[in-house]
Amino acid sequence: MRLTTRGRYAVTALLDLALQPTDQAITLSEIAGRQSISVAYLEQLFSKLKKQGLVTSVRGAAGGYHLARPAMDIRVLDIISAVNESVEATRCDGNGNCQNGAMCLTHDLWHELSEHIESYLAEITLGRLLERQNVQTVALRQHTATV
Amino acid sequence: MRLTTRGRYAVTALLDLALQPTDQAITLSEIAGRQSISVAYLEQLFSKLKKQGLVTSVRGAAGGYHLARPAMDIRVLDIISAVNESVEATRCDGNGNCQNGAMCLTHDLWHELSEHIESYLAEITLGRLLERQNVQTVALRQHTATV
DNA sequence: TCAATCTTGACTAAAATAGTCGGAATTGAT
DNA sequence: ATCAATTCCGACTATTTTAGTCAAGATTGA
Repeated sequence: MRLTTRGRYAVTALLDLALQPTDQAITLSEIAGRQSISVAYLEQLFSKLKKQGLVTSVRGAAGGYHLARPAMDIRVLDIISAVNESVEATRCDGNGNCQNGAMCLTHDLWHELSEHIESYLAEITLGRLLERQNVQTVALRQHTATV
Repeated sequence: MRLTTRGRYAVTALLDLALQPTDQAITLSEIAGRQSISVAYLEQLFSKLKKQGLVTSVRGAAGGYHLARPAMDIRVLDIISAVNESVEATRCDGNGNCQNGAMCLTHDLWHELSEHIESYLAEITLGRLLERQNVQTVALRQHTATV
């Protein structure tokens, strides 16, 4: 089971996107500036996010990205999965062949843990995060710091 | 956040220990045989488990290990922590300095996720795992395969 | 035409993981 | 007293993953 910088940055970047007015495309360098992530790294992440249909892009000058769906319809779990981070905690990736083809002593424990985490992250959408007081506060700070 | 082979093996090995009669010390090679883990790797893990007071050892011939407390008093969370795996999911390890000394946009999300996972793993003890049907089934298979 | 932007793929450095190995210390049994 | 079984300890290594950079190309508004 992994939950690392990749997944965290992806969620942070998309939440940043969700915070901006939707009438114009948002460039990666804007996001990079506000969230302190390098443009090159964001490019890598957005390539995967686009492939999974979470964002749409506009190429060329005045280009950038949009969320592909309303923020309420984008789950944190989708974002994390999109950048190749699995939440599955078993060694056998859920297949049940963890000990020489059979099930190991703790298979069910890890599998249930995975399901637990998964359902937690599936309930939280970008829309829900937008409603949070602390998100608004941090966003305001980041806005005033970068204009 | 990490949850890998180390933590999984540690829990598996201690659960194996909990399944054995307590009147004699259990050797690492017995556990290794039943759980398909190398003795050398188990040594490394048990060194940490002992340091954290989860097991006691008997040296020399006829030596081995015991659980240091009743199985009901050993939480899965304790075991995972003992082998150096943190369940904390924030980049800042909970300190709140994830973005140039201030809090990043998603700090609270990751922190709450961490707490969620932690409390889940804190509720499950070795004693509880012993009560499970699937644990008994797998243990029986492992027993008959190794005698 | 040009500058800003997305797009793509390869590349690299650092860290973590999953172990192995050799030897030392301890102790019950013979 | 010796020996074999064991825990104990530290160093070592190979592999994988992560985090991130870099260069070059394609697209498009001004």
